[in-house]
Amino acid sequence: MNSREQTIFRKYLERRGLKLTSERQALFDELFARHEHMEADELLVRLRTKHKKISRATIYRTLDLLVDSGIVGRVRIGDTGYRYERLRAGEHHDHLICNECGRVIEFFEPAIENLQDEVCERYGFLALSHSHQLRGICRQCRPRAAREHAKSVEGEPLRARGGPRRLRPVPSPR
Amino acid sequence: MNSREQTIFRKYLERRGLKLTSERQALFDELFARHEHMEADELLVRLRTKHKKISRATIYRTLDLLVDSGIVGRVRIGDTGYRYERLRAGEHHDHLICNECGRVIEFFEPAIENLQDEVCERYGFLALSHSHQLRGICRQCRPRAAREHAKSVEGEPLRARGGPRRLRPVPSPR
DNA sequence: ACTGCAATTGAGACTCAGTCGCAAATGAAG
DNA sequence: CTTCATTTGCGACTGAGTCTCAATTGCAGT
Repeated sequence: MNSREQTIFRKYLERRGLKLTSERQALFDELFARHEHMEADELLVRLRTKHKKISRATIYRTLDLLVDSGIVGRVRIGDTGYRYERLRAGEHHDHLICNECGRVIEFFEPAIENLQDEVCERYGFLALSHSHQLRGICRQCRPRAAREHAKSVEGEPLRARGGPRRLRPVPSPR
Repeated sequence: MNSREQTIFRKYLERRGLKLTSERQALFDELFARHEHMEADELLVRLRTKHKKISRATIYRTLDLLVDSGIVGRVRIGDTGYRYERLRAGEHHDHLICNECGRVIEFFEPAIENLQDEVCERYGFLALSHSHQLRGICRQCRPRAAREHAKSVEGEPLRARGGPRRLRPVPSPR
């Protein structure tokens, strides 16, 4: 493989006098083989099952390099840990995350990006990065979610929850 | 204190047959006493120094209730742990976060909110909550950041970093 | 190809935020 | 004032991520 990103990564390492080891290459390949959002441990397992021995520490260290080189993004999708995703050079996107099925949908809305710049100007703020995520229910899950909601307490609106912290369900009022 | 939020919280507890204990009240008061973004441990310390004995577990449990009742927001500001902030009923805001000084600036841009709705419609997505954060350098820190940047390697653009993971600084090319 | 050595790795101990289980304590309905 | 479900504190636990250090390995120079 000799993608644009591969070159960027090689040059990035070179520039800082770092080595392109077989572990780094393997992790790079795994991450760029498919377009998914993966967790560190997931990558560890994938590589291990591919007979490639690699330690957890190395996964994290290499992930830092990939993120720092700009070709991989580190995102918080759930409420625990990070997910890593390949970034296509020059492209940018934000995320729609389904609370039901976990699906992650990427979106890009130039008008929002412009408004962000405007907000920054308003506050004299120099933006270096941003994260913008909408959580809710995706098209596929909406019918099911609506059915289940119907069974629950009337008057209790479908509400956002900070995370998957589990609280006792609301008892029916007697 | 008998604020709007106090009432919401009391009713919320009532509705689920939960008790308004002195610990819960104390945590509520602490959180609503000032408009700041606080970490769980910070709240623990504050309450402890105020002669109020309370355990870490209770802090977390109560925070869950406050968040679930909708009067407190749980936000990821740094890259580790959550921060909690009072939410004024009916108001909403997003965050500008300074990488240099840690300052958190709240902003609200209706046009962005509208565009979000538009994006959701496009994907048939039902949004329940969102988080939108811009990271960068605030007005106060910009002069200093610029000075320091001048001392570093030329041609190395001021770049966003996923988090505060520390990587060796780029050595000057010889 | 061989050497030298700084960069890198793996293993496992460690940290830190947050969670859990349980016996003792307590708020509130009667 | 009683009763008892809810709540609390304690301390053990979990899981993601980090650190240390001895052993290994790329790679620049020969």
